[in-house]
Amino acid sequence: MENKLTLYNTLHRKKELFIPIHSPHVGMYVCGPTVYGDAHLGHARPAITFDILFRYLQHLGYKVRYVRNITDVGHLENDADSGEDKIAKKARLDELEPMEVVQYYTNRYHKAMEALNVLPPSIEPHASGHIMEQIDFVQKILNAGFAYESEGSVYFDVEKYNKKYQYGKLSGRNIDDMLESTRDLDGQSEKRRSVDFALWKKAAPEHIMRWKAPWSEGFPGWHMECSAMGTKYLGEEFDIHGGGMDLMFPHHECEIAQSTAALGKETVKYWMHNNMITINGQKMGKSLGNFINLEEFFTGTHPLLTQPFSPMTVRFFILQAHYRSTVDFSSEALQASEKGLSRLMEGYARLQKLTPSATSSVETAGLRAKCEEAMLDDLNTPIVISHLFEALKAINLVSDGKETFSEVDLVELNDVFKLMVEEILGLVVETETSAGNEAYKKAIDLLLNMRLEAKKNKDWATSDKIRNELTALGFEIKDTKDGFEWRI
RNA sequence: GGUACUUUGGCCGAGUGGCUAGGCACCGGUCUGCAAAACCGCACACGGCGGUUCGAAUCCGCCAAGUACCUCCA
Repeated sequence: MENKLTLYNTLHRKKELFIPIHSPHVGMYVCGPTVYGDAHLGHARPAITFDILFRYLQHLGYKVRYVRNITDVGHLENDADSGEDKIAKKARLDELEPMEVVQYYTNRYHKAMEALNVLPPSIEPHASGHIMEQIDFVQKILNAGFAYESEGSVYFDVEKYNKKYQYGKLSGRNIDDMLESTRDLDGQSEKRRSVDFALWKKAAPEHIMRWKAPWSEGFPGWHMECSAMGTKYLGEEFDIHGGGMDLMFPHHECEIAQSTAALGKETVKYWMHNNMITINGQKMGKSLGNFINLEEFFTGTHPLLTQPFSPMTVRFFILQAHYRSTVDFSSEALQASEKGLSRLMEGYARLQKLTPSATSSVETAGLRAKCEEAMLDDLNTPIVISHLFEALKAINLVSDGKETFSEVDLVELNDVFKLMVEEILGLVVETETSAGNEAYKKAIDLLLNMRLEAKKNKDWATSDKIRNELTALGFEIKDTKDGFEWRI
C-alpha cells in the first residue's frame, strides 16, 4: 500500500511515516470510557479523533480492526491502588447492581457516540468479560519474575523491570526521581515501593465485584485490561494505541511495562494521544467539577451554555482544532463553529444542485490533493476544513451565476466534498425525516410560494407579512434569484 | 519541587525560514422593492529581550505568563 501517512508517535516525540506491521491489516486500540457516569465533552475528543483515523485508514485501503474497550471493573477512586472501585461506588450510591450501572452508562455512551456520528469500533470488549485473560496475563508477568505477591494481591516490580527495560519511556519520566519524591510516603503499604502498581487486588469483604484467582478472590488492576484485551484481539504486536494525553501516565506507561514484562517485547508501534479540552483555560475534569455532559450540549441545559449545540456542531468544533492542541471551550467559539458548519453544509447542498457549463471559469482542481495532503500530515483536519471553505467561495460564485464549472470539474468537486465532508470528517446534515416532518416542510413551501406570487404582483404587504411572521416564529427566509430557501 | 507543553489579529484556530490559512464578529460595498443570504473588500497578528541569518512569528538562548502531568480523569 503506497501512501505517505505520517502520525505523531508519542513514544519518539515526532511524526513518523506510518508503516503497518501486517499491511494491509491495521490493528488499533483506543482506551474507551469507564462507565460510571455520562459522557462529556472530554470523551468526545478521543472518540472523534480516532474515528477520523479509523475512517481515514479505511479510505487509504487498509483493513482496520479497531478495538475500543469499556472499563467496567478495576478503575479505583483514589491513589493508584487504594480506594473504592468507581463502578462499585456508583452502584452502592444508586442501590443498583454494578452491571446495571455499567449497562446504563454504556447505552448512554453509545447513544451519544451515535449522535456525534462516531462509527462503532470493530470490537468493544468489556474488562469484566476478560477476567480469565487478565489472570493469565498476571501469571505471565509473575513467571517472568517482574511481579510479586503480597497479602493476596499482586504488584508489578517497577524497579526490577527498570533494570532490564526502561520504565518511563513513554511519559519521559525518570524512575529515580519518582522514587525520591515519594520515598518518605512509604511504610505500611503492602507494596514494596510506591511506584509499584497493582496487577491483581484482593477484594475486601464488602467488595461485591470479585473473581477467583490463584492469589485471592479479587479483581484486576486498572492497567491490566488494556494489555490483556489489546493483545488478545490484535496480537502481541500491533500498530496503533490511542487515548487521551492524561492517560499517558500512569496508565499507558504501565501497559507498556506489563506487556514488555510478559511478552519480552514491545507491543505497540505507534502511541497516539489527543490533547485535552479546556474551559476558561483550565482542563475539563471530574475533580474540578467543570465538565459538561454531551447531553447538556445537545439540550443547552448547562449554566455555561447560552444555547443548545447540535452533535454536529460539537464534532465540527473539535475538528476545527488539531487533535494534539488543547482546545478551549466557550459558548462564543461554539457559536462560531455552528455558523461555519451551516455555511459549509449549505454550500455542499448547493453544490449538489449546480448545473455544469461548457467550461470552468474558476480553478478548483487541486482540492482533492490539498485535502489528502493535509490528512496525510498527522490528520490535519483544520487545514482540510480551510481548503473546503476556499472551494466554497467558488461554489457560491457559481451558484450566484457569476462563475461557471465544467461538468468534469463539477463531478470532481462533488466527489471530493462527499469524500471529505461525509466520509472522512463524518459531517452529516442533521434532519429529521418523519412523514409529519415532510408535510410540515411542504406547508412552509406552500406559504413561501404564495409569497412569491404576492411578490410577482408587487403586493409587498402580503409578501412581508408572510416573511415577517415566519421570521418571528424562528424561520430564516432567504430570497434567491428564482425562488427561495429557508431553514429554522 | 520534578517533567513536559503552550503563548498568533476582537474571539476561535492553522502554519511555514522569505510567498493571503480558515472560521466567527465588526465595518464598507455589490445584489435586492426592502431585508436576509451570497459575493467582494477591510483589520495589515505572531509574549518580552538578545543571538544565528541576506531575511525569523517560524532556529538557538535567557526571561515572563499560563497550562498539564507527577493521585482519579478522555
